[in-house]
Amino acid sequence: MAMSLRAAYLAMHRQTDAALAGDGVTADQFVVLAVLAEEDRVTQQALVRRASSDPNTIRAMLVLLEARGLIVRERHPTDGRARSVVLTPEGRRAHARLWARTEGIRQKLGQLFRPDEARTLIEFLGRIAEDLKDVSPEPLPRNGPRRTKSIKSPPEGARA
Amino acid sequence: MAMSLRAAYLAMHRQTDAALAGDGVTADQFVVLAVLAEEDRVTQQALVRRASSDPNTIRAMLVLLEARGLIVRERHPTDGRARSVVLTPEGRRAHARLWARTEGIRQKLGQLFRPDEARTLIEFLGRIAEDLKDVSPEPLPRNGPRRTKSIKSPPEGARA
DNA sequence: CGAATCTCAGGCGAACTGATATGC
DNA sequence: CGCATATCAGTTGGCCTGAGATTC
Repeated sequence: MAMSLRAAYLAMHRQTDAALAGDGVTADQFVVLAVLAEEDRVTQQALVRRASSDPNTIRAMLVLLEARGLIVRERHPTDGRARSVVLTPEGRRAHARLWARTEGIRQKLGQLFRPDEARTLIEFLGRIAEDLKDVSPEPLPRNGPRRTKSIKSPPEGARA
Repeated sequence: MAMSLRAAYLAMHRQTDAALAGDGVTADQFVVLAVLAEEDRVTQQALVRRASSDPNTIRAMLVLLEARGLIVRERHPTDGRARSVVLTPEGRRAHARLWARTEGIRQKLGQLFRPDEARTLIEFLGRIAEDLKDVSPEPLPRNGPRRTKSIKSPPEGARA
């Protein structure tokens, strides 16, 4: 199952990257733009959740997108800590263009499933995402305070 | 659907990375080891297909794994162009250890679905992977030669 | 010859860790 | 104070493009 999920996701991701390559935008950046296009004005933390990413990665992508003038990051009106991210007019146009470019992929996906099948698939995927959401659990607790100690292995610098 | 697939895959990938972090092995490297563990002696190209990756990435990972003594790359007996990749005894032990570490994840996934649901999910994911396998097609515009003109963006060096 | 397999050089975005500043 | 949000510095592995060597 894990391998099937991997194959399906990577295939989709590559198709999307290929479709967007001409505009110099990656599939992951497109995800951010898509979230902004339908939410309009969200905090970076909200983007982290919606895009299944993390704060550092989101920030890096936003810096890139802001440098291109597709988004702006304003200070949040009521929470001084937060940033309010919003699409610029150009960013909105870019999203529309990119959305059109990926139309073929969405169409292909749509033709692969009947409406009820699509709902089932989404529901199944939702179960997985929901159940594996938190990374902390770890099957080794139950006998003392949190001790995520490393076993042995390399310099520990090994990326996650 | 695309976002659901993304969320599910990334959640699983992170869980796996976290579970294997202690051994300094990434989830993607584990995929390679897993393929080798059940195939034993395959060409790099076969690994590319089985791991849903590409030649350059597979090579880079194999170089890392070989430096750790987990695998060896021998010349293919009959095809001088190919390389025959095989697990070392230590690599096999490492795989067994890593497999045990990810047992919790597989168990979680297993409990989320009934047997028939699991089969359905795998079948659905298979459709997607199969249909989006080839990156070339491109939903060409039906009115003129391909003009993948970049909107403006970066030096075209933009990664795929 | 063309095609396939792999190697190598270069580059880049995504993601992680860890530390820090600021505001709730 | 602790907690949350975001920033910054540094590192890594994964993936890509493009070129080249070798062999079928």
